[in-house]
Amino acid sequence: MKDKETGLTRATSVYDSIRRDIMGGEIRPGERLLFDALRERYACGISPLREALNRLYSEGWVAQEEQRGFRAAETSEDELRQLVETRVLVEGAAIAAALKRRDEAAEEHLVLAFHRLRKAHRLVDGRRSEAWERLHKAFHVALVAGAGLPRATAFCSQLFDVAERYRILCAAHYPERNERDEHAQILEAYLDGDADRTVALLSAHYTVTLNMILAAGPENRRAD
Amino acid sequence: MKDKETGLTRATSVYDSIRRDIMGGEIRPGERLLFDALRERYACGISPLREALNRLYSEGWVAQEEQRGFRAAETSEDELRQLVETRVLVEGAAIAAALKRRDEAAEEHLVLAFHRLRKAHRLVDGRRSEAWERLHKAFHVALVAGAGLPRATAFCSQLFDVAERYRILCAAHYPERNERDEHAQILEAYLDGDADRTVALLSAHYTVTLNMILAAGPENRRAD
DNA sequence: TTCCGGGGCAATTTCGAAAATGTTAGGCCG
DNA sequence: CGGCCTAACATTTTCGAAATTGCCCCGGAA
Repeated sequence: MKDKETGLTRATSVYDSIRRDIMGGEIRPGERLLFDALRERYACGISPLREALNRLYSEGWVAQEEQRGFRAAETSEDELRQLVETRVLVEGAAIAAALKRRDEAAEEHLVLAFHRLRKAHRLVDGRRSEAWERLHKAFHVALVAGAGLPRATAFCSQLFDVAERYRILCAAHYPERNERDEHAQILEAYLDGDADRTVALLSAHYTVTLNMILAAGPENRRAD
Repeated sequence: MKDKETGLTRATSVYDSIRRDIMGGEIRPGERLLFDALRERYACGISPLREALNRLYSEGWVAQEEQRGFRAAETSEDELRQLVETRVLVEGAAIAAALKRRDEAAEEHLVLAFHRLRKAHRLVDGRRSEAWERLHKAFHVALVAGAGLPRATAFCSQLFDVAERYRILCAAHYPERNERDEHAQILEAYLDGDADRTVALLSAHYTVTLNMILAAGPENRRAD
């Protein structure tokens, strides 16, 4: 709302808001996005809204039926499974490439990212912590950034966000879990230069999450 | 321009046009995209233009500096090299995954794609053939589609288009080349189920193109 | 001369209304 | 009673103008 100070465009800040609301589950999967309602909700005219929605469309957060408007992207068990597979495939390749390059700077970034994540807490006052989520993402992105391939890194970053949406949609049903150890083990394998073990641990890490989400029941992943 | 018949939105057809013009080199890398000029060129108002540019921005075809408009994405030797590396990495992983799945349908799609490509010609009357380019892309996409991971396939498809832009920007300087054989060998290795050989051949295929583009001189990859 | 500030111009960004399109409901005909 | 046409409504899409912002140049002071 204070575009003056950030130097951002209205369209960009609305883009951020809608994206956050879709990821955060305030806009449900498949929900229709009416312009009148959006105009009220985000306090702006039609133009920035359409620009934001067009960006979100290109990034897969909303679907568009020409002449019939936009909807929040659907979710499905199939997509979630493919998502995990895709992440293991691409991130695995990137990690292997990164370890081959022995990029010291990237390794140090990863260590730092883990250190910061370790100090943060997933929940604060029983609510999800945006700070933790940011650091969690930074750690996972740092794992693949060492390959030195910005496009691949950006792709993994996108995939992370899609997965994060599924996770948040089921957040209420989350049981206890020792993520800290899982991350620590992944880091250790990476620092050992053992690509196979790193990817195996990463894959297990994702699979645990996958099963948690599936166990939370399908009602949280379906459209209205 | 005949959106009536296609059922498409003006924004979408303008998006297609600008995308084609950037890929085809009619809009040069780094070129500033002024709304008045675009409005004239694509015969429409500002709104569909902005929507199209916002989509292109999300997909990396144009850069945006907030409050200062849009430019066609820059090109650089570095980016091109990373692009090739990224493609080998991701497509290599996808091909390995595809061969492990032994998806008959996907294999048949690939065979068909090659068959159609084989019959087409790269140049028609000395000009690039859009038909050939479409089939060429279809072949390369079919190589990775067998993994059954739509997001990864879409990513490879995007990377293909970025590479295609570099190729077209240097099209005039292209020497003779036996692409047909290269594709045939890649297909053969794939049908043999030999992932390593397939990827090696694919990598060589890309590297030949890379060197051609680099040999064509930097002046074709720089902004104005 | 150089640096800072203000004014005018150019371009982007946003708004509200008009045009185009899709949707629904009700009436008419078979 | 069912299916189709039409008319009214809801919604998206597009337009042109207004508002905002950045940019450049000029004038004045140190």
